[in-house]
Amino acid sequence: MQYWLMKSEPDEVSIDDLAVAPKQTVPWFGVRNYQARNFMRDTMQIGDLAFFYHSGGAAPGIAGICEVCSEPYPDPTQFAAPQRDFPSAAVNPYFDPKSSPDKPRWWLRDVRFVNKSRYIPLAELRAHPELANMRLLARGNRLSITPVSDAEWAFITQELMGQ
DNA sequence: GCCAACGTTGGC
DNA sequence: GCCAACGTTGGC
Repeated sequence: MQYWLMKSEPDEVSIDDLAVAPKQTVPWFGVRNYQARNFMRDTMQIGDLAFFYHSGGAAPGIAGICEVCSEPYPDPTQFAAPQRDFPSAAVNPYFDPKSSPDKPRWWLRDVRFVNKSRYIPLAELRAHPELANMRLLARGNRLSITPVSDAEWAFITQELMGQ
């Protein structure tokens, strides 16, 4: 059992989108970083909980909690097959010409909505010494999926979310 | 829109 | 295997 923080551009998939998705579940598509892929493919387990983080925009921050709910499987957006969600490679930013269905590069899991929380901006997270070592806050961090320690999880859920 | 930081690519 | 060039991320 491991805790995580997963970044999403809310214009693409927000916590509210997740809450109204079929079965309140979405595939975590679009990860194109090997370290983040390895976390998702190799380290995550069904039942792991994650903070759902909204990146970009004026005030990025944690918007809620989701749960890992599937085994890893190939991210379909890497193939850009015409019968899938995207009509051509030209309009699919996730297409990877070096990937193929028999040797996929990019893997994902499904995540399920758990709850929406009070919005906790990045600036607020930075202000708490208890979170000083959080991977998200590390200088230069760009990973879209980062581990969260048990202590960090407890502090955020109990002290900041009041859960 | 800027730009710092980082990851990836590809020539050698 | 090195590393310069390039592309991307993401906060501001």
